[in-house]
Amino acid sequence: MRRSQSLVPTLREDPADAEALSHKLMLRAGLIRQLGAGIYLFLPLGQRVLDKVNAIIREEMNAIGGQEITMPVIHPAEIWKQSGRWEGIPEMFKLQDRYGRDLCLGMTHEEVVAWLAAREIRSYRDLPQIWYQIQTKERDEARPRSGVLRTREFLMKDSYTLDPDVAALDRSYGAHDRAYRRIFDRCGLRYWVVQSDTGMMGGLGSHEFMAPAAAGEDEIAICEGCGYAANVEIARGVPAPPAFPAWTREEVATPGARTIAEVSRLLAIDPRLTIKSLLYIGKTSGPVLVLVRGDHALHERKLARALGQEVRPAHPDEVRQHLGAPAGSVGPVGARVTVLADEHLKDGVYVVGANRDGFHLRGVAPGRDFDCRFADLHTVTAGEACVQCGKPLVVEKAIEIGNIFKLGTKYSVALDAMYLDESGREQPIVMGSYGIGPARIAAAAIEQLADGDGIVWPWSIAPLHVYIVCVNVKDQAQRAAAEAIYDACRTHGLEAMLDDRDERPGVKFKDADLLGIPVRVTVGNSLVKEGVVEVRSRKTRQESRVPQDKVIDAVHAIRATESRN
RNA sequence: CGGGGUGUGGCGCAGCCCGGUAGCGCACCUGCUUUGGGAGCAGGGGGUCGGAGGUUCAAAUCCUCUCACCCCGACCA
Repeated sequence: MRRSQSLVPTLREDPADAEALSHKLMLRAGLIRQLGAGIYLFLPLGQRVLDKVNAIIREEMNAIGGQEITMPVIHPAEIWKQSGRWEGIPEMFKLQDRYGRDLCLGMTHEEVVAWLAAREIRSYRDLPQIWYQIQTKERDEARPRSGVLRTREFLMKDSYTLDPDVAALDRSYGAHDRAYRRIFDRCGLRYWVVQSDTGMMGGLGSHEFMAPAAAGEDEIAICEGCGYAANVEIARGVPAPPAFPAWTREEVATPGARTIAEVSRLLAIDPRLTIKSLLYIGKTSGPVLVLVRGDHALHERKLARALGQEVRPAHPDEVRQHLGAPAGSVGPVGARVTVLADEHLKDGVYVVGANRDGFHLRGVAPGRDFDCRFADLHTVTAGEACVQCGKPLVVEKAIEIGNIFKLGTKYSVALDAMYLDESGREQPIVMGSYGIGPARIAAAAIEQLADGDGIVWPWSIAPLHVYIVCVNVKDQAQRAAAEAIYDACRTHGLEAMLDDRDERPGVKFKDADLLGIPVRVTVGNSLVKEGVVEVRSRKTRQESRVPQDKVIDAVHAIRATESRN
């Protein structure tokens, strides 16, 4: 590519509406432009990065027997009605054709896969199968954000496995796990494989691939001792217990104290000696009083999982109606609703709301002073002990770059995707589904590797390998040498950008740093005076001066030390 | 969906409180000089001030409605 003729619109300043580092840099480096909320164009260099990522994905998917196909973006409503997902997904874009027939834009493709399988898979001899595509998904996200990290239209590699039984599904799942690790390793990312919530959609198990980054939307808990890693949606930890005083049960006046902080300050006690009582309304069960330790936060998904239904916080008037006291003074003793407590409240004595405005009860022991069910409900915080080995947990923000999911037979049963087993019996196909977000890989790489001057691409997914700066394009000797190096790169399999613009050197150097292409070759004065050019690593910033005919060797040498493949 | 914020030339912003007919930096065009870390001088082009309505002699500025985008939360199959 010649810079003078390429669409690489770099920006000198941070765009006003970008917050995340990767968002700013992708805009500034001219990789993307925004058309609307969560709708992006990929410009030439951004496209090249996606191409690199997708090539790696294809290689590794093909290596485990994946077969690439392309499924439609427009789906007839019928298959979604059959699976039961036509209603109740607010993210689904729905539309009608000119005859008024209902259609939707594909946000995922389990239905289409099951439809295909229902028609083409008949015998156990046809199994297993791995089908995948790299294709556009459409989701009407409630809140698109952070540039390319959560968008309404995005590229996804989605694959689907078809197996005769759960044991075979486990093998397909394992193959994906290994392929994903190779993919993310090759893309130069630091990541964790974490246990994740299978959600309301059910399923037999799932894992997420999480790349730690400040812009990440998810939080993961990690044990550096034993390798335990889980999304905080399900992560368990053992909080350090406080020293319990020898309290006897009594009512204490706490005028005006509503929050845990106020109550513990008033009573001059450790907040860990209090219990936070929260009234929730279950979709089917009605009111439930939920208890967590005063210093803990309830994780609503954990609550929903424990109850097996969706929940919402009660309104203030509902709190008064069910408990006879305002929020801030409520507690489990004498409450006429179901009580669910965090499992770490089993032992000890606490201060709880008295269900009487301005009063709390001191010395209350869960199980003794009130009945309740125990479950893991609190959000893990950094420093809690690992449930497996006892070492302190670390909590990090992370970008979900991939997920693998054991679906089971939900879709095959719904869409009648059956096969005949060895004994001639009809059985539902056992499915799995697996996703990777190529743009998220690019953003995660930027987040993890960028420095103060811009992007630092790993070799494997860099849009180009070499950035050639011709310091003064009006100097014929420089110009000729730069062109010769540019040609040499091409003949030696190196992808190069020749910055042939008539700009000040500083402009070109700043741009080279911003773009993050692994090697910069500078053709300038030292060529004229000493016959050498400079070859510089973007990552290490180390520079060597080499004769013009040794440039390719020097580039390969840097690549050999910095690249994993 | 709840809360907060922002819309002024391609980009980043000032002007708005206190109404008087739009300005700065960068970018862009022309010329000259300059060429190793975002050059200098001179000249020049480009803006329905997000949109609609209203108040007023007069609206970027005040009022009402509306649209778009960003951030926090909820949601995220």
